[in-house]
Amino acid sequence: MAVPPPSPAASLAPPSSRDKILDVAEVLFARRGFEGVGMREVADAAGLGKSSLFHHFRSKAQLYLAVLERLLAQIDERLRPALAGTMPPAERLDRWTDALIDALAAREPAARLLLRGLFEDDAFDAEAWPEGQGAERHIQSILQGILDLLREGAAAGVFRGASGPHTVQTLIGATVYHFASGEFGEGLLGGALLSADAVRRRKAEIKTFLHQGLVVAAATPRGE
Amino acid sequence: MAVPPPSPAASLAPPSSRDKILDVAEVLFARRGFEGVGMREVADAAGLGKSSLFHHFRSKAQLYLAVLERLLAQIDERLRPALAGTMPPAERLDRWTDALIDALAAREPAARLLLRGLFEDDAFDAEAWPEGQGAERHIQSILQGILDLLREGAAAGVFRGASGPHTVQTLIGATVYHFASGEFGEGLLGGALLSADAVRRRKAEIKTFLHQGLVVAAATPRGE
DNA sequence: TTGCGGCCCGACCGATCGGTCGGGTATCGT
DNA sequence: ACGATACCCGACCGATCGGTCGGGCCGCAA
Repeated sequence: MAVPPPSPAASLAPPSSRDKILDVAEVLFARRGFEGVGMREVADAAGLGKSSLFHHFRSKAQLYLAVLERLLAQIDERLRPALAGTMPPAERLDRWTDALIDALAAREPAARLLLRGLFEDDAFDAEAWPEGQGAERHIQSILQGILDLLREGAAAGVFRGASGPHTVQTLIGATVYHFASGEFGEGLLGGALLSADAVRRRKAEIKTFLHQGLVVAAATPRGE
Repeated sequence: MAVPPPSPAASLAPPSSRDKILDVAEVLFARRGFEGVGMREVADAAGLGKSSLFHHFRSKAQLYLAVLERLLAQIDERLRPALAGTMPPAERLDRWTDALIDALAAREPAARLLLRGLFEDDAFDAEAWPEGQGAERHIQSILQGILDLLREGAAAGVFRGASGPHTVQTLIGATVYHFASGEFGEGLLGGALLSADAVRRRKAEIKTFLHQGLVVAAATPRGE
């Protein structure tokens, strides 16, 4: 918050200390959760003294929320264009799913951080943490987008009448959970989760499921 | 471990201290994770002194693993009968899904605990924790059961040729994640996750998705 | 040259962490 | 009556926790 210049040459300069802290904290929080990571550890990983962290972030909780908000902002940014356009809803849903998976696979800690953030909401989402409202806003924006798309598809008759929220839950489970499943998922799949190959496979599996389970096939108007 | 008598009158007597500890620890670990819960807190909730916990469990990690193993054993026990029998694979899959959801909904901390356990495996599954192999065994048993069923159904031509592991991941995401999603899921669904009504709805949603997305419909042999 | 603010640090604080220790009590078999 | 054992406790230990404090270094404005 309150970055003096909006970082005009963002991709050229070496990352600022603040960004470096966010980067290492993201990895650590994803790996061991909010309670499992100490500020000392973050500082060491960032190559700073512990006191310096408190110059950039007022508290550990605020650092955590900043990490979460940055990630959610990036995901929201990636997802929004997939929803726009005049393509039929089924095609936009495909693009949205691809974009979500790409966003989750782009940085390794992403999925795990999101899922952990879900669990720790009890401790943060109270009004006692106004800093967390930025993250909350991005979540609402993402949900609003996909819910609107599902509703539009259902109204047009190209999606089955499945409950929107339930479909979203299934979608999250099939994507976020999958890429957060770590060693368990790798053991089950028999290989890395984030390799280009594995990501492509996952996209295909999910979209097949979606086409059969949600989209009303044009050739078979059979409806239960 | 090493319970003197195997608790012959299990359902009559008030819960032993050991079980009481497991009960409260399950709730606390589910709510705030391994690192977020202190032994002091567990002891207070169980109505014991902190030292007494170490009489029943050698360390905090062992208590955590005992909680996890007890839960996994119960789930495995519930799931196994659903796989047995001579019914067609599609019907057994339905029963398995129902049993899994019932098991997750039976106790509120179950789903969250499982998902958290997944994340914390890095810290435990090393051979440095032989106490955790009991939990690992149950996981393997559960996975083996559902994977065999999926393979059998695919071989018989009644399931589409979706990857077994990927289908399992989708199944876990659609069930475990859903019931672990806490306040987020309740906000999205607009009500409690664990009410009898919500559980029934979730079962129906998932099975519909499964029937359309996985099972080859008898009336529409259309296979794209 | 003199300030001043951004950035960083080592030293320190009270609190809490997991875990140990010695001892107390109640119940058992002998 | 006598250990032995199970169970429980308060007091305590060293380590680490999040966070504060005072000050040092550097680049810029006056």
